[in-house]
Amino acid sequence: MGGMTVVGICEDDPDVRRVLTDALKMGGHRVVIARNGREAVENLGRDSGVEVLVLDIGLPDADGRDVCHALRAAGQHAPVLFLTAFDAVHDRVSGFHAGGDDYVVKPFAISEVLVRIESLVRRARPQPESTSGLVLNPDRVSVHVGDREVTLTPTEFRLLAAIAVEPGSIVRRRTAVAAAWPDGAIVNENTIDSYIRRLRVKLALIDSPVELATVRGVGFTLR
Amino acid sequence: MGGMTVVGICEDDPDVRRVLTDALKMGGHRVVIARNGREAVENLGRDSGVEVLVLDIGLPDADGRDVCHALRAAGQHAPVLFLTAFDAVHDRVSGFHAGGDDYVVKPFAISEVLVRIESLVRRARPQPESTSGLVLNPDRVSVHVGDREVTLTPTEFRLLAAIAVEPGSIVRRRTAVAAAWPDGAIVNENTIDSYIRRLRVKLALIDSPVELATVRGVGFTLR
DNA sequence: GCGAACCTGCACAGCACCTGACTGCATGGA
DNA sequence: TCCATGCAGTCAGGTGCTGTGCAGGTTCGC
Repeated sequence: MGGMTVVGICEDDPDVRRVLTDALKMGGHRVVIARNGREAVENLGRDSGVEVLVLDIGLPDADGRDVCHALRAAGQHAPVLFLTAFDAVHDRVSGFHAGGDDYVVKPFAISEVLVRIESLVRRARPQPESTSGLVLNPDRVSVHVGDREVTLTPTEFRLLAAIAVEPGSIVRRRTAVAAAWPDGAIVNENTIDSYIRRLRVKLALIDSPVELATVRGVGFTLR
Repeated sequence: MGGMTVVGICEDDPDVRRVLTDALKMGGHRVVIARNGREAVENLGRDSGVEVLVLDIGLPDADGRDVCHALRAAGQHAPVLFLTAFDAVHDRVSGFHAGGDDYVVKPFAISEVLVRIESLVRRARPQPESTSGLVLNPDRVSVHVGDREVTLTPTEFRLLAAIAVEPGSIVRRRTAVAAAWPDGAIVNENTIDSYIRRLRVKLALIDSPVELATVRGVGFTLR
């Protein structure tokens, strides 16, 4: 709602930084600055309190989309506004593919950027399910804990997501199947067991602190 | 545990209806459909048998929240899961968290909706016995006292739940058997004794202050 | 002290689940 | 076009827990 928002900016051009910072402060927000990709990873990460990110695509040391990837991998799920140079509009698609939520083409009207930032904050989705260190990342179809990460297959991801919706409580077998195989597919009773096993192997690979446990006769749970 | 739940859906988009219905049926539930606000009031009311409601916020003829109000006014107290369009999320301030309800943003993952629905149902169901320090947790098929907890098997849980309905009062042997073995199964008279024993062992494991006592010739009780 | 009700420990069969490997299919690159 | 790769789903075989029943001991009421 109206209150102050913490905006993380990653932009190498001092002038653009200045304009953005001033405008945002005028609008009653706080700003955290990063001059390049390295600083972005350092200052704008998961626990930085940043609620929305503004990333320049054309950074000296990195592509803004890579920065986005890195931040996402580190558990930062704040919505992203990409700034792209006019002659790079075709990159727009890959920007979205990186998990970004909006883009603005340079040169931009500052008012437009402000409006979009606030719009992004408003529609920031409720935190993706993060479970005692286990973070599911839909953008990358992966799960990571700390700095270790494994990519999952789509089916693996749906299954784990279904079980992780409410850590600690048990998801019944039927429910898990219905959730992971949505289109009314009839799968062998045993199939889910295979996938559970695969998930366990992958979770072990990243030293997951949470265990994918079986509750015999009922279903599965995360603990 | 967990049997079938009757889910009422109010959604105008046929595709979304289809996806939800399929997934819910796969999950072992029954579904009652309403295509708009008018049908919702007609089909999903107090005596419809519906145990949980899924309401689209953006209906052609009405706001889903108004539908909710109308249903509530008509004595329908089932918990509600709202579906809201992505660009209308900021509307959620308008207080539908009120009744312990939930919401999901479109486009949604079916798995999330499924699990959330079942979670709502569980929470809404007769909140059992926190009396006497012993707490039964249907979510986890477990019982705990203080910070100590043991998980039970489904049969153990049903039996204990039957006896724990009202601590102090005596539950007849027959009654307990009927509750723990619902589908009229014929079990050896002695089988229940075995389960009582196991429950006693497990309760001792967590230093339960309440005792699972025998009332000779009548049944069992908690004290 | 006697019988019925109940407790206890154990044994066992079935089944839920685990495991590792395999097949078929789609995709993408050489 | 063909091959490599990876994903989805299946299968057969093994393992251990759960549910169940039995046999014998113990307690309670009379």
